[in-house]
Amino acid sequence: MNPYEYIKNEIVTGRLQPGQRLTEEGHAGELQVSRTPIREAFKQLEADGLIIPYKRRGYIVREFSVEDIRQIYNLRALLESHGASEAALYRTDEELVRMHERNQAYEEAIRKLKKSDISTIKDIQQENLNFHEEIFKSTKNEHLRSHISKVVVVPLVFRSFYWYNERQLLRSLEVHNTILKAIENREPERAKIAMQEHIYQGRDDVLIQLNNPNIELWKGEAQ
Amino acid sequence: MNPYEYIKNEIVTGRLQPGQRLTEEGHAGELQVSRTPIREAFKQLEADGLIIPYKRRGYIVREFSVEDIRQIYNLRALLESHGASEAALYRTDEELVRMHERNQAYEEAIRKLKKSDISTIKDIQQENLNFHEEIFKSTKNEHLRSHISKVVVVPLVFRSFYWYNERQLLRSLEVHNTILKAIENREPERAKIAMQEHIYQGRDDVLIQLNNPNIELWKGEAQ
DNA sequence: ATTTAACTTATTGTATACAATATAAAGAAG
DNA sequence: CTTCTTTATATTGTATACAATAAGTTAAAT
Repeated sequence: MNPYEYIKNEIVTGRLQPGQRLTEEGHAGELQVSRTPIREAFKQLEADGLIIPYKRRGYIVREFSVEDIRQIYNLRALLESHGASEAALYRTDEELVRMHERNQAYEEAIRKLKKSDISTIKDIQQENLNFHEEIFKSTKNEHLRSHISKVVVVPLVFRSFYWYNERQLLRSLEVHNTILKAIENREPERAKIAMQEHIYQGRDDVLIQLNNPNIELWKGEAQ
Repeated sequence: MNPYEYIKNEIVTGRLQPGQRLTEEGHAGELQVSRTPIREAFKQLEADGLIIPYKRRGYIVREFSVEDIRQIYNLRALLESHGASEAALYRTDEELVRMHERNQAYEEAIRKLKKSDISTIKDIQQENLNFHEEIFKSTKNEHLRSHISKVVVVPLVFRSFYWYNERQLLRSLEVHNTILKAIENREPERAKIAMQEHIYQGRDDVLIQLNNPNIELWKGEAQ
C-alpha cells in the first residue's frame, strides 16, 4: 500500500479524525519512507478535498459540515443520475450481464448481514460500489467517471448505521433492480430518476443521523 | 508565475502541442529550477487531465478526441446549468449587481472587437469566464465550483474562430441576458435551461469546426 | 499587564545526489 | 534479415541536506 492509499485509508476508517494535523515528517517516520513520497500523497489528498492546508504547517484532516454533505450528495445525485441515463443508452449486453452479477453479489453480502461484524459491512459497501462502478463503465465516459469518483470518496467518511439496517439495505437493493431494469430496457429517463432517488435516499439517511445527536455515527474502527 | 501556471499556459496557448513530450529535467532547465517543483506541477497537470504519463518516461500533452470534447462539454452543461439554477435560488442582490457588471464588461469587450487582435480575443474570453464565475460564486457551493473549474480548462485548448465571429458573440451575449433575467426573477428552471442551451451552443460551434477540415482552429500564439 | 521586539524552533520548500528501472540501442545468434 | 540477448542510457523515484520562513516563545519595554 503506497503512502497515498495508506493515509486515505486512515482518514476513511476514521483513525485520523477531522481537524487532526498531518506533518510530512510525522508520516515519513510512521511509514519509514522519506518526506518526498509523503509530500506527493498530501498533494493528492488535498486535490481529493480530504485534507486542507493548515497555516503553512502541513495539513489538517478536513471537517465536513452538514451543508458540505448535502452539497456533495446533491452533486453525486446529479452526476450519477446522468451516468445511469447514459448507461441506458450505451450499455452492451455483456455489460448488462456484469451489472446483474454485481447486484447479485451485493444481495448475497446483505444476506450475510445476520452474522454481523464490521468486515461484513465493509463487504456490503464494497459490493455496492462495484455495482455503481459497473454502470459507469458502460457509459464509456471517462470524464464523467473521474468526476464521480471524487464525490464518492467523501461520503465514505460518514458511514452511518444505514449499513446496519437490513430493511434499508433491502430497500436499496430494490432500487438497484429498478435502475437495472431501466438500463436493460434502454429507458434513460427512468434510469436517471431512479438513480437520483437512490442517492437522495442515502443522503437523507445520513443527514437525519447527523442532525440527531442521540444516534452516534460509526466513525472509525473503534467503538 | 509558478511552474504549474507556466506549463499550463504553454499548453492552453498551444506552444506545447498535444502529443509533445514533457520531461522533468527539460522543464527544470527551461525554468531554471530543480526537478522538485516541476514534478509537483506535472502531478497537478495530470490531475487536471491536461497531460498523461507516457510509458514511465515523463508525460505527453494530452490529445482530445472529438468524443472527449463532446463528453466534456456535456458535463459542463450538466454542472453549469445546475449552478445557474442554484444561483437563481441563493443569489443575493449584491451578487446580482456584480453579475450585471461582469456582463457589461463582456459586452464592452465584444464592442472593441473591430480593432481585432489576439489580445482582444483573450479579453473577451476572460470577461466571459468572469461572468460565469460570478454566477457560481452566488451558489455558495464550493464543491460544485471545484468540479466546474475542471471542465472549463479543457475547452480553452480548443479556441475556435467562434471568438472572431461577432454575430455569434452577440448571440451569446443575449443568452447571458436571458440567464441573468432568470436569476434575477428567481426562476431556477429557466436559468438552468438557458445555461444548458448556452453551453450546448458553444459545444456545437467547436464540434462543427473540428469536423470541418477546411477551417483551421486557432491553436497557439502563432498563425 | 499589555504590547512590541528579539529569538528559537518546527516545518515546509528546494536542490541535489544516488538508486532503480524501463526503454532504446547495439550486438549476437539463428 | 529477423529474433533474441546483452549493454547502455535516459529518466524517474527516493533520500537527504540545507535554505527559507512562519509560528511559537521568551524577554524587554512601556
